Amino acid sequence: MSDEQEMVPRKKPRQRRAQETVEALLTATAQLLDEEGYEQLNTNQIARRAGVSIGSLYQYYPNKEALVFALVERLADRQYAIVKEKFAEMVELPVEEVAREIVVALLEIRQLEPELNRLLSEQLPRTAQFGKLRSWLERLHGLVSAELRRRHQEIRPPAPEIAAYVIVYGMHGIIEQMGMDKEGEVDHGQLVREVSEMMTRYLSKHSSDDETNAMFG
Amino acid sequence: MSDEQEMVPRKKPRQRRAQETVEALLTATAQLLDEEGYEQLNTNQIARRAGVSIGSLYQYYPNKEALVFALVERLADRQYAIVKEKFAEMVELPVEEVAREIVVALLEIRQLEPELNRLLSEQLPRTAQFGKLRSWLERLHGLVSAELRRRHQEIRPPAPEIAAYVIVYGMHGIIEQMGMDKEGEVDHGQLVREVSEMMTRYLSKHSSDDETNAMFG
Amino acid sequence: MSDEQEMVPRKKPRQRRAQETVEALLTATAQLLDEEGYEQLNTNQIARRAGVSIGSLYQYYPNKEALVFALVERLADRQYAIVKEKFAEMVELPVEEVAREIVVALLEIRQLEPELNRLLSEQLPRTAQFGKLRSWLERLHGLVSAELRRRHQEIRPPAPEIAAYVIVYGMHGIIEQMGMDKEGEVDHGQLVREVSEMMTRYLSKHSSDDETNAMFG
Amino acid sequence: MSDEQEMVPRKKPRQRRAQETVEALLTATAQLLDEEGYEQLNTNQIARRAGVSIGSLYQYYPNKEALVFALVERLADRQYAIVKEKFAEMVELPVEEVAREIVVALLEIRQLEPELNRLLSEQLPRTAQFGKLRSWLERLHGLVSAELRRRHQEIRPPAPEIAAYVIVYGMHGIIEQMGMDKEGEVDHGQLVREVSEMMTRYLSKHSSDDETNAMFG
DNA sequence: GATGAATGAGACTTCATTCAT
DNA sequence: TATGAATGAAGTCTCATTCAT
Repeated sequence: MSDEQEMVPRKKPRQRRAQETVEALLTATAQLLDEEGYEQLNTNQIARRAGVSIGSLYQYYPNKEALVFALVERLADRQYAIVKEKFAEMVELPVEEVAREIVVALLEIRQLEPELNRLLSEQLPRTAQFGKLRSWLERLHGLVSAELRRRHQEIRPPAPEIAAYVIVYGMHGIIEQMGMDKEGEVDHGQLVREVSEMMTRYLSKHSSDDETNAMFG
Repeated sequence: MSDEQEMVPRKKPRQRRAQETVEALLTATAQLLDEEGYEQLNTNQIARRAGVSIGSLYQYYPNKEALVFALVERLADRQYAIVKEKFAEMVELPVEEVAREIVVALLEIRQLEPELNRLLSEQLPRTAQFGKLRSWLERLHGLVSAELRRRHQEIRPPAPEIAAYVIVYGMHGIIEQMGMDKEGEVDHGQLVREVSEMMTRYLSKHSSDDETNAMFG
Repeated sequence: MSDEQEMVPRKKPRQRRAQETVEALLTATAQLLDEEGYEQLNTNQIARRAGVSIGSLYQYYPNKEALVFALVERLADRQYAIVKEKFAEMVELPVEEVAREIVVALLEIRQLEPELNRLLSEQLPRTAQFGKLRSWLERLHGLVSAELRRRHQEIRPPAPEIAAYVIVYGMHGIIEQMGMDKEGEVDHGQLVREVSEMMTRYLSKHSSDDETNAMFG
Repeated sequence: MSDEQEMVPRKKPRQRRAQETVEALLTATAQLLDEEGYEQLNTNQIARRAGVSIGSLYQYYPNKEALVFALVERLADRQYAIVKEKFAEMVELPVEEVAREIVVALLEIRQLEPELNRLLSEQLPRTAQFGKLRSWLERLHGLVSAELRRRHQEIRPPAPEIAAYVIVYGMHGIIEQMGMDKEGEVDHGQLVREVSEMMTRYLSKHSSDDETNAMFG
């Protein structure tokens, strides 16, 4: 259908004015994605909203997917940069706090651009063409795997990739749902505490296994 | 944008022949949703694939959303019926096994129609119009809440709704990702064990909290 | 497009039940013509409204024009029958009263079924296929011509056909407009008096011509 | 059913090329309205006849009603402009001649574009959506009312609005019928004389009322 | 470069009509 | 005879994209 090639912007804007045009187009795309949904999105409308001629739009983006793709890519890159930095800061922390920190970090990141995040996760199909949206999770999964491997002596789970998988996608499921909830429907404070608790317990060497429990029985 | 009204089937098929037509249409819709994606889906194609005239399609469904909606609704209802039954069977089990059972049950349910599940979660926007897809999770949340409340003396988490939220949407995030993974990419056996472990630990009264740990320190 | 042949009902309803079906169809046609307009009218809808299956509709009428045509024909025939009778009663009246009587008669006839009249004159194209609607005016023109010829010695206009033309179509223009006016927009009582006045003066041998006036000058 | 909004042209043609496109579309609309009738009229055909793509048609008009509406509006505006000018010229004339002048003026105006006039009055429903077709008559009614009020001392009818109503709609009924008559069916010369006579007599202070006649009896 | 008029494939949808039951 | 499911031609309309100016 649409090759990766076709998602690539046509040319880099070099002049100031061109840069503004591109910004206007992406802003308009985000707005209309919100107002109309991905399916209703159309290039003529985007150009009009951006105050740009349709011809100019096609100077920079070969089709509407490319516009949305650019939006996704930018967000994923911004968020990954932040999470990477946070991880660097966690190096020294004890494992229990790492669990809490990951929870808090992911929530914070989501909150930096909650609307755009909501938008993209609500509206876009999770197909190959928007893989970047998933792939930032994959990169995150890599990061968490590495961190857990580095700390394998401090934690219980034997396989860091599996543990990271459970943590990253589990948390992502919860955070996505939180993003879709109506305001005040659930108590975010409590939720964050419980999610932290879950992650901490999951990583902890101390166990709730039947066998282990037997030890304390 | 799209009223609930517009999602409602136009008329119930009364005669045998009509019932067959409707089945053919839904089957074709599922197939094409898979092959083409939601956006490319179109009513002409659905009718052709179903071996039915375009006019007949419109006798029963006012637009393509309604067809997809019917697919979603049916799946959600089937899955909820199963999960409800499973819950009835869990009444007598100890809480540790309940955690495992929930994990296993959700995975099994997903595996009953893995393709349709993958399809719908990949292709459909998570907008109000397909709320049923989310709402089966909401109904599940209700079920788990009730079960946790009933067992509140056996478990650690103080707020059953919050605990159910964390469990249901956390698991859902993991299962969705599993559904999207390429075959063999991750070891499902290990994953199931780890997820069970996570849930069991989360519910268990025995703790890995700092304070509690301190008790054993 | 549609030959006269195609406007003819397919078969005469013989049994009581069939007669009721036909009535229901025509009633539904009139209602929907009012609610939707001629262009939006459709046979499936008519059948549904009439509480009759679409198959039955086609038993009696070959297409939707035929239904509307039947409506027009019935109205035209009913109205012509009345006007003819009125004319018979006018035979003895003096010409001034004849003018008034014609005015009053036409208004009364229109008032017998004002809604259906309004409907048909608003909604239908004045094309050959609905000629009956015009042709009842033509028949009326014939009637008035004859009456004026019979009385040519009592009246001023030299050519009865021309005079009848002016009277019939002039009055018709006024009455149609009255039918379209919103209630209370114009004073019908005054209007009727003035129209009568106009017709009486038009027919009267006494003149307002300059020359004639000069006679009284 | 159909909002006024939906009748409004979508965008004004700015470039020369666009102006030509719009002209071609309206010309084609008029031709096909004549050849096919309003009901059979369709946008594909209009575009093809205009030598323009269907997409271009929809750039300027949202649907076929809007095209026809534009035709109506233009004609109504052209005709009203003429009639207004004629009225300005009548200011000085004696009332008898005014009657004649109005008759002649309306006939002349109708004769400027007899085909388009016939077309529109034959084919279009007299519904709100084409109110302009009626509303030019309403504007004319206003004009005649004003003129009669200005001359109330010279004329017999006591209420200028009523008198104008009778004159305008009466004449319109006659003229419409004349427009539908086959060539040579009636003698237009005679008809014009008689209509003038009718209007002159109607407005004249000299009367044919019974009472008045009695004065001369 | 920028503009926006034009294009036309193709989607959506209706509805008159038939015909098997 | 009545029913109503099915048909599909044909109309409406959109929108990604091109290209002359």
